[in-house]
Amino acid sequence: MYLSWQEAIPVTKRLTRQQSRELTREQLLQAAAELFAESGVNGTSVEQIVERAGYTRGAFYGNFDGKREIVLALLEQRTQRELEEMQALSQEAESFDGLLEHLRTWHRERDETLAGWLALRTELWLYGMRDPELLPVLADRERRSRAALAQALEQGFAARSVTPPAPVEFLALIMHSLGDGLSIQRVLSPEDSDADVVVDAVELLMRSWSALARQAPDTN
Amino acid sequence: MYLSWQEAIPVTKRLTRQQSRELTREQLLQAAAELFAESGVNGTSVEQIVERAGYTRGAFYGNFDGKREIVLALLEQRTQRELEEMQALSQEAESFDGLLEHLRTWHRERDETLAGWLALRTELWLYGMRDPELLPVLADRERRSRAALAQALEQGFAARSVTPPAPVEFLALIMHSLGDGLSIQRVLSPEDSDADVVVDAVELLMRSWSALARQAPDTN
DNA sequence: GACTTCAGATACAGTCTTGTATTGGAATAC
DNA sequence: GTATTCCAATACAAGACTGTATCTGAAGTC
Repeated sequence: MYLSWQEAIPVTKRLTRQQSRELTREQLLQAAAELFAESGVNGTSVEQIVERAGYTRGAFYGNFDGKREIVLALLEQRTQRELEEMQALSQEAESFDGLLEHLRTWHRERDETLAGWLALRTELWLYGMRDPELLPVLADRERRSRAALAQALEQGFAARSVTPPAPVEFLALIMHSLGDGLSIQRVLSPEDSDADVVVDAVELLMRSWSALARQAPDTN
Repeated sequence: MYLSWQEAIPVTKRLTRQQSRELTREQLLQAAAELFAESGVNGTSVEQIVERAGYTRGAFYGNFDGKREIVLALLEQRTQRELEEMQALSQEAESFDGLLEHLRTWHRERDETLAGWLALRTELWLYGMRDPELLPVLADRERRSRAALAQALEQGFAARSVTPPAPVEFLALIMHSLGDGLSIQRVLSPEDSDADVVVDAVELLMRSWSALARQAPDTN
């Protein structure tokens, strides 16, 4: 406990008010993200959040109206990041190989922190699912992700001159869902798979669909 | 709110002690399951559980040592049911068609309650994932499910005289994960799919894998 | 450099939650 | 029918959590 965030983040003394406020907000969000992953949204108190971030409750209520607000902000932040990642993927991937390579890198980089990452994602999912106002936001995020993936698939098939065996939107839905599901399984029993399991699975699907398309191009 | 469980469950007066205790326990578990799905494990108090079940806190602490205990019991109960379902599936499914038909029935029956069912499942998953003692239990459940599914696939391929394009365990892992992932997507945006989406996806996979196996039986 | 503003700390009142200790009453034993 | 057992209700004490109201000191303004 000797190394607190103060050592890790070079805090230039004499911050402007705005800088200070933004820094506080950011650190609160970061602390909340960690704690939500560790103990869940409902299992985390405001007190715990500010304690980990190195503040007191005053700082929290000055920046957020309550726990719901910080969850909202976190959801927005993570949604933004996720969409950017998805767009990066769909842009880079002009071929199946490019797409696979991108995926491989992504999963290998995140494998260490997969459990925490997935826990936070799941917590936000559950929270959003129960909030009538948030559900459409979440649904929209997934829809955009799938759309980006569908576009990538479209390009990939075109590059290989293969007619997809089903609408690319459906294929994207499958692939997207598979990523979630496999991550869950991987967190539960890491010894039953490796970091590349998602890539391997996706690759198998690609090959299978290509085979099916060649075998019966008019059957879908 | 006029119809409480008392109307639904015919309570024969003059219960034996054991019967009474079992009934209480069962009703507490049922109430907990509903509330956990609605508000999460950490978002549910013991008070709320006993209130919904129609008791007071005394009944709870007479049957469970605390919230962790009832979560444990619930996890065990649900695990048991799930394994039975999975075994039923792997027994019935002597062919792909049988397996698909079974799946179709299952998903259509549960579609109405999918959100609640998945929420509870996810809550238990998160809870178990964070408890070092429970994680292996959950992992074991998934492993058994996948094993049953793998067996069904094995039979299915054999019946068609097709060599699977990859180890059936891997195919089962994919299929199992896909079920989870697609359910998540379906809960988020029901209008983007229908109750049969899992079956449709699985069917596509089956056809694809068969096509791949026929195309290059020696490539795996 | 004095004044103002505002980010964050501190203090506090109120509510919710938990777990235990005790009690009442119905089932069981004889 | 009386005594005993034990399931569930009730009462209570202690602690956690929330949100607000107030205070302090550093940043911003002139």
